[in-house]
Amino acid sequence: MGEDELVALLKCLADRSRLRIVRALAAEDLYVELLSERLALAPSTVSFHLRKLAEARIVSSYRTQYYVMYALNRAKLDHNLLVLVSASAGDEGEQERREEAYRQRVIDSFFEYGCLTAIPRQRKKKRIVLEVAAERFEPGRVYSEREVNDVLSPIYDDVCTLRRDLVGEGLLARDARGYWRPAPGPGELAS
Amino acid sequence: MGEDELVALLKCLADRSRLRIVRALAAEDLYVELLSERLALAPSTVSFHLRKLAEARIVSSYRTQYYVMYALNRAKLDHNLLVLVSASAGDEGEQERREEAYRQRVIDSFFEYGCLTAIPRQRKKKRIVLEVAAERFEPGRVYSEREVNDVLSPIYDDVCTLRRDLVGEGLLARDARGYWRPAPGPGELAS
DNA sequence: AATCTGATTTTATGGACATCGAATTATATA
DNA sequence: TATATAATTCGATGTCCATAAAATCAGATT
Repeated sequence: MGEDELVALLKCLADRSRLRIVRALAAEDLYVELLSERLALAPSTVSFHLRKLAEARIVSSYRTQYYVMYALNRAKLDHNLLVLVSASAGDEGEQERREEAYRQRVIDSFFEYGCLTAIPRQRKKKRIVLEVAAERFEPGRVYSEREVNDVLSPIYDDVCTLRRDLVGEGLLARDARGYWRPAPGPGELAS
Repeated sequence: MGEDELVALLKCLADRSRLRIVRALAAEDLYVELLSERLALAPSTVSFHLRKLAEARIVSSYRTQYYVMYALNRAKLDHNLLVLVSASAGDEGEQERREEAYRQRVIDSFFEYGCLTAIPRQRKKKRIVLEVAAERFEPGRVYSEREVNDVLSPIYDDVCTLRRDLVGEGLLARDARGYWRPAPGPGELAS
């Protein structure tokens, strides 16, 4: 369902007078003058609201005798609101695209000619930058501390801080033999 | 559920930006700055909308690190919209009271000192007036045409028209023996 | 055809609200 | 405690919209 279409539907229902009209029509079909009396509104006002409700396909009209009867489109209404309740989903692709765009923007603003200009203070941005730095290491290979420094020094002056942050984020592992780049665990796939 | 409360809820959802916020929060909890980037809105604007959503109890917030995370109140949202879909009912008493008030107003405006001043052109009003006139006849008893005229003449000059209208509305029945007031059929209870 | 009545459209007006930038507040890190 | 940063509030602005009176339209009855 169209996003704007849903907004239009809700805008239509989000009015005291129109909601009262809908509720009245839920019980039985009615014509303008009667609605006008019941709701204590001018007939022109009721007509105005009915027009909007009709444009949103919430009500429809037919003539009988002197009057123009208005009826509720129950199916349409129920269906639309059900969609609203269970909507929420359906954005995964779009969301991933936006996430990637954001990631790229962060990278662009902290890297210059392949070099890191600063380490972001914000956790999320910092994480992204560190992930980029971590890609310099071959997965599986074990590096000595000296080798790690050689990899990092071309992209940032303060190699010590950068190396510590990488370890802190779990992007670089270490033990007695040296450093290596661990495979991303299942828990880290989401972020 | 309060009528105005429901209007407030719908008003809150009936906005493009807020709806996009809700949809984004449906996937995961987010903080203001991120929402601001994703929706291409100023942080103050996002904050403004989140405040409204929080007032309507659609979202709630908690702090983590630097950020204020916002989360969707799924239960509340689902429940409210379900109520909206299945609302419609619950007005019977109120409606009958209004219907009776309307009926009394019609009677007051067309009867003067127990006499009919005119027969309404509008179907609905005409029906009400004729129902009142029909009460002059005892149910079950058969009247001659002369007797019918005697009953009606005190309340309206044009007895012929009045009698014809009563028969036309089914409030007076006739055959070879004369006229009588029929018991209301099941189909006529509604109107 | 003339007229009565209900419905709609037009027009005017007052109020609500989304948006953003600037200033302020609150909180976490150093 | 000082500072950086995210969040909120404030003030201003332009747009949208609900409401109703008056004019017009439509349809049915006589």
